[in-house]
Amino acid sequence: MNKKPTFQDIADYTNFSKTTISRYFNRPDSLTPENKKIISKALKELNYQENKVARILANGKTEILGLIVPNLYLHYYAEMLNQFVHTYEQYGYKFFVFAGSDHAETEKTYIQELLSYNIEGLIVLSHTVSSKELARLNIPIITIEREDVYTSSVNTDNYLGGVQAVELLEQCNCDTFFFINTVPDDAYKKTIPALKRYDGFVNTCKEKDLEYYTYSRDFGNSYSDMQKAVRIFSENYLPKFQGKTKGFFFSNDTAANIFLNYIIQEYKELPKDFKIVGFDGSPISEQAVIPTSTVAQQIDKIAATSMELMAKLIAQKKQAPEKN
Amino acid sequence: MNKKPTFQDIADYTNFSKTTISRYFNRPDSLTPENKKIISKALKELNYQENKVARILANGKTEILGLIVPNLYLHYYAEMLNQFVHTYEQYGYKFFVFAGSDHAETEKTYIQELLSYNIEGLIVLSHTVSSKELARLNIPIITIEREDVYTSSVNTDNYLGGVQAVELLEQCNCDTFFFINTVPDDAYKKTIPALKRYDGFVNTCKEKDLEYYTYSRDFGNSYSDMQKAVRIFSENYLPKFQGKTKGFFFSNDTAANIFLNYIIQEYKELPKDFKIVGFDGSPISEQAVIPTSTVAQQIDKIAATSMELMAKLIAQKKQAPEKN
DNA sequence: TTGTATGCGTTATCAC
DNA sequence: GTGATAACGCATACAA
Repeated sequence: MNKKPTFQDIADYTNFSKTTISRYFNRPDSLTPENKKIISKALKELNYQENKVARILANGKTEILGLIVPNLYLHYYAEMLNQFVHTYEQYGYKFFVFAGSDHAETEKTYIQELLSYNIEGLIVLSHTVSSKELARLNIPIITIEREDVYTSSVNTDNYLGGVQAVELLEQCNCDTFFFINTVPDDAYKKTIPALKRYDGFVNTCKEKDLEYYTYSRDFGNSYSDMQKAVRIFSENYLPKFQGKTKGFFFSNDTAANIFLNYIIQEYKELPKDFKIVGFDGSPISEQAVIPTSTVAQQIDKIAATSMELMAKLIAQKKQAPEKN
Repeated sequence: MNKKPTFQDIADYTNFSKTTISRYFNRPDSLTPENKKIISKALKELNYQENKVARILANGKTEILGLIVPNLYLHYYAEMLNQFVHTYEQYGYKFFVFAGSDHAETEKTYIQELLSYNIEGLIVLSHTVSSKELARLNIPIITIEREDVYTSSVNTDNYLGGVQAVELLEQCNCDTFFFINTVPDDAYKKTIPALKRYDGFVNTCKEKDLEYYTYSRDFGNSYSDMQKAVRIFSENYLPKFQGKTKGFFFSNDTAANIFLNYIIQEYKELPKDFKIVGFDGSPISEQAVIPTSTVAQQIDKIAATSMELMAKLIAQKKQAPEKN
């Protein structure tokens, strides 16, 4: 029926003050070696477990980061989460994970919830909330591969990715080049950095005077939606290009993989006149029946860079004066 | 430079006491409608944001659960996490996610970290820490598909899964039946409920007097390891069974999918004398080139059941006296 | 219905 | 090198 021991219990047990116990953890140099041993022993004997909640209230450091992803069914995001979770060993940050709802209002409630826990920073991969609103939160924020006008961000060189995709497909002797983008190409999303792949692809095709087509649609929010979208694309476009060697550059690996599977189901194998390139570099591209090429996005690097940047932002904030 | 407003600020602003402000949130019925409006208005004007850290220290409720998975590259676990994360809407619990290390000691440090945040419960899908040790933690614990002698647990009917797999393969006119288990079949892991699939498979085969083989190995900890393991199995066993219709029951969908891909790469299609069944029901089975059958494990149901159970355990604990 | 006083378990600020 | 005391922001028993 007795509760967890506190610093006060340890203090009583050792005849020190709880201040000294606290110092044992935070400034151990200021204790004599003998006293350290005494306290260390008492901690074990009473089976002390640290209480970070109380520490947070006292010094404000939660060691918690928020992470908002659009979903977890795209391998890209699952892998990204995986990479972030594993930075615990290095940075000690725990993550509150929210999978987006596509509704800005809902994601804002997520953010409020995160703020109520005094998270030290927020990493955003979802697209619904604008960087302007995110910036207003006055906590370190990093956005990844999305609109980032008002936030720090980590992105791959998407333009270069588009260029490299064309070059890769060209080396495969393609006659016709397709860019298949799984998001609608409307005005709002122009600011998503991923759309620079479009520019890289198109400009390179123009320079090289290649025959190219672009196809931007909302491929939906689930695997089955994407399968439907792929079928629609295939049935409408493929018949027109028989006999030509076709190069397909997909804006993410999952879509590329679905397309690959669709083709193999139709032809029982991947015909020689189909060349497929994805972008993410998520593990699914290795898992494909016939591995597709990928313009590697190096998810691990993105996560590592993000955490470096986050650590810096947090360190900065400690020194800077509060604004809000 | 001013800080976030507190109840005290709201109290000063409205000429109430901070107790009343607290009650506005916790027992709103005890306030008059007019006063509620006054406070509500003040909260907006001062842009109040709730502070759960302080609330936790005062009432002990963190609304945080710990979740330990073995990894996130198996679709089964990613999907499981996905399902749990989405229970936020219903239960309001946030999750601290740790991806296992295969080292019991490391996972124990994870658990200590979780405890230091006063998590309300712990959900364990990893295998390294024994249920006996978990039970000693004195917080609500749910284990999923693992050794669970001393903990509450949620498992599928693995035995039935083995039975159904055989029946499914039998309907496909298989001559020979394979059970491929991706974990070693050693003494320790005998207590993992998943191994009852083995019993279900073997017993059913015996009853029906079928020709069957079992193959239990450690398939490793990464996708590429599993690919190697699949190749080794295939090269060693398949040549001996040419001409027979072979039924393969895999203990997880990822392995089944890798096997499927391997076969298709070898034969350019799935030969008619190969029948493959997986177990998980994770989305990867839908994603396969040729969808494999799955003895559905209904990940969504498992997560839902786990959360129901967890909610009950937490409610119970509130009433029961503390032990430790 | 509302207010007062106290506690939650740490850390930070001063003393000594 | 160590200790007393006041925060940190909220919840809750008890009073009024």
